[in-house]
Amino acid sequence: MSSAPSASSVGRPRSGARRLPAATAREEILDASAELFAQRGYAATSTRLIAERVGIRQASLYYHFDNKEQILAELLEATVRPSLAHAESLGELEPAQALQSLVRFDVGVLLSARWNIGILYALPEIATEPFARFRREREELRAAYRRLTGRDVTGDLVFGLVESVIGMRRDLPSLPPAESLQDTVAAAALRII
Amino acid sequence: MSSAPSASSVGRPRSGARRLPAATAREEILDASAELFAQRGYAATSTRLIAERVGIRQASLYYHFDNKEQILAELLEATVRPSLAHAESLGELEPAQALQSLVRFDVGVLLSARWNIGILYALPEIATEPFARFRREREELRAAYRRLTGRDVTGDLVFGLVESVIGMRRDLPSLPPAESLQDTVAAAALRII
DNA sequence: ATTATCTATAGATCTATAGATAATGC
DNA sequence: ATTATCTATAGATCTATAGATAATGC
Repeated sequence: MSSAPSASSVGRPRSGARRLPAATAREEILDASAELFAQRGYAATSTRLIAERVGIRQASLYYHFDNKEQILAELLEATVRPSLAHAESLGELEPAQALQSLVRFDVGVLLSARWNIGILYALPEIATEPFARFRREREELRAAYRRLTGRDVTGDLVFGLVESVIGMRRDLPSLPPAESLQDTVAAAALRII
Repeated sequence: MSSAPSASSVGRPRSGARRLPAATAREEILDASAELFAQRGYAATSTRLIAERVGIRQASLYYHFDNKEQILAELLEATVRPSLAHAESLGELEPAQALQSLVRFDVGVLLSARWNIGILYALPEIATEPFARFRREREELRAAYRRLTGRDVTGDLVFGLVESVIGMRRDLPSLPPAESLQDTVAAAALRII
């Protein structure tokens, strides 16, 4: 039996308290980075600030990640992959059913993340090389929307409609319950096609 | 008669060539900044790089702007204002007509800008104080969409649908002609409501 | 012995200010 | 005299590396 990841007890003790006592150091770093990158942007978030939130020294980050870009790349890929996997599991259903399922799933992912991580998709830094794999995976997800809607532009509009919940989560003081918003966006998507 | 702004001939000559020979230095700085902020992000764009693109020295930027934030604030406000003004001119029309007009106008603004300046709307840096006025104006535009669609969430979805052309312009190798995309998005908006 | 931290720091930035200078305009 | 640039630089970062150290595990 593999046990759940948890705080290591080996190694020199930290200067500060743990951020997520149940998690590994790596997970704590990803969590703090997600919060900060989404709030202030990638370039505007220093490795020193990430470390401070985790409760370790800045240099200690580099025991877990090769560089700052690797942290963002891991966050991005972990966020797009569940929706992509869901899209690839939809072969059996008829298009309208499949589209409804994908929209509901994707909106659910974007709304339920601990931080509004979808904001990272729009960070301009993502155009650079270290994020090429994420970009490819995200384009695969877009391609799934296109297949399910028939026409390319319609697929792109539905893709945009789904991702509009990222902006709503960022800008609105309160949102409807996730279930309700999943239904509303799926219904709107079906009307567009 | 006030003449069009143009390159001043007073003052010490520049080290480099002009970026936009017909424009004022201020406009050249805004143009270069728009391109760079949209491509690489705000924090990741140094004042040195902006100046290099304009053909002046880094310190010379500060003759025209108090600081880097002011450059971004001016770009943001200049972009949202035309759509906001258009929204406020729609009082006479019935809602469906007005919504169609606003969507077409807004999509037109986003597509016709020399740089894909709508990307700036999603920069996380915008959450800070120097951009409060822009945020207020953008929320007024959102409020117009809400009025024209009746239900708040529907307004937010149409708002998101319109802004999805920003992502399309960024991520797709080619887009339909602006006229066609304006029609498509307006039609999709009318279907959603 | 291995692990996960720590301290210290090199070297490369970055923004903004001070003050000099090279034009034009009066 | 005014304008719009220039050079030089202060002071504050920032990322990543080197090497020491304080735990646990064997």
